[in-house]
Amino acid sequence: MLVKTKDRIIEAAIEVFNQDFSAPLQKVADNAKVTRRTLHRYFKDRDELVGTCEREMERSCKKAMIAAIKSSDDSLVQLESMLNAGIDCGAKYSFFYKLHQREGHKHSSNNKDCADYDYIYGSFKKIIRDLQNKGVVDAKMTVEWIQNLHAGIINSTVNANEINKSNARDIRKFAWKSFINGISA
Amino acid sequence: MLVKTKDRIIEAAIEVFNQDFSAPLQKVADNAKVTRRTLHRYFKDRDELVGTCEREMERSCKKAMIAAIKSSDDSLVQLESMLNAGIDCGAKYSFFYKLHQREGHKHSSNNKDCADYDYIYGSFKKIIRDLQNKGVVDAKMTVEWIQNLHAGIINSTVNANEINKSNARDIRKFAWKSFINGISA
DNA sequence: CAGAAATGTCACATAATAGTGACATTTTTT
DNA sequence: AAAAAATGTCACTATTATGTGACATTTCTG
Repeated sequence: MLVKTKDRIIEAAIEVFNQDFSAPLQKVADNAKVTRRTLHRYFKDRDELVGTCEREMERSCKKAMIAAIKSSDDSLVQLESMLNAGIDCGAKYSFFYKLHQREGHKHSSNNKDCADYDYIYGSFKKIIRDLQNKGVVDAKMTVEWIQNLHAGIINSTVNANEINKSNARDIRKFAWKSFINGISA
Repeated sequence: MLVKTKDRIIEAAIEVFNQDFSAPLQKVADNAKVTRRTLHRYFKDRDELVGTCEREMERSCKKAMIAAIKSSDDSLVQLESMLNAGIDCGAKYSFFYKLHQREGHKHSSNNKDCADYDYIYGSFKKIIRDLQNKGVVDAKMTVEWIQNLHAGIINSTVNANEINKSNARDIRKFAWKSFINGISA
């Protein structure tokens, strides 16, 4: 058992649901190389699976992002680390971001998960503001746009990697260059 | 009848399917402000609706992109127009691009639609190469990455507009600035 | 306003997906 | 190798989504 079945199902589900949220569970099962019956042994129903995926994304993206934030005191380094963290999380991050942007998602800081999200994007805001004050980042751009671009570039990178895995390192360099130049003053 | 029902359904379907490809038709109907019964009067079944959406995206994105390409002889102007065209097409463009990237999609130039797609991205390549030769665009970046970034930024812009419709003009300016600076030499 | 066209309402049939129980088979652990 | 745990197979029910017919209601059109 190289990877625990339950975890494999969660990974598969995140991948599938990221592409097609209402996809049948059979697709998830296929993707995880288990039968639908086994899937249901680990997850009572669809809601439980989706919920677990959400928590896993929260946990893992939050962890990666917080590590990135704490990796340095230099906001520029922090920003690059946050981009890389998003890329490393791959589909997880895309889905994570999508979920928190979703119309139906009632965002409240009471919710523990949303509080984490708020912490991360609070830090992001602070970093951007700092870089704007230092004249590194264009002060005319809104933090909202930059945040959106950040997620968009992560998404582009994940897509690019899915298509062409060979030069993942180059793509990562391009991503950072495009991002930082794209928002520079 | 400000907008023809059939067109409204198509627009609604593109919006919904772009977000959630396997979403129930009820969602599309709701989004189009019609009943499911009416939807089925215009479209025999789901496949016919999806097919119509695809053709509509091809038609409309192709039209907008080709107009953008022909809008000028200056490659920089062409590139900006192509970005704007993508933004104007909104969800249509996101879905259009996604479909042509999809794993299952067997891309062949024999297919009329794919030929159009090839024409557009052939032109895109030419524009980028030209700008690289002129020293405007970073020659070390691959056209594939730039194309990917182009689609990603359009997507970010469409998302940003969905959340905050007020300052669409600003967002558009940000998008172009981020894109061109992001790939500049 | 009268007729026509479009849409809505409701009931229904069919198909796809979701979820579960019972038992066989495989894999892991001791 | 035996016991235990995990997974698969298959059959079945329940739920949800799809598609259609019949008829009422609304909206357009001359």
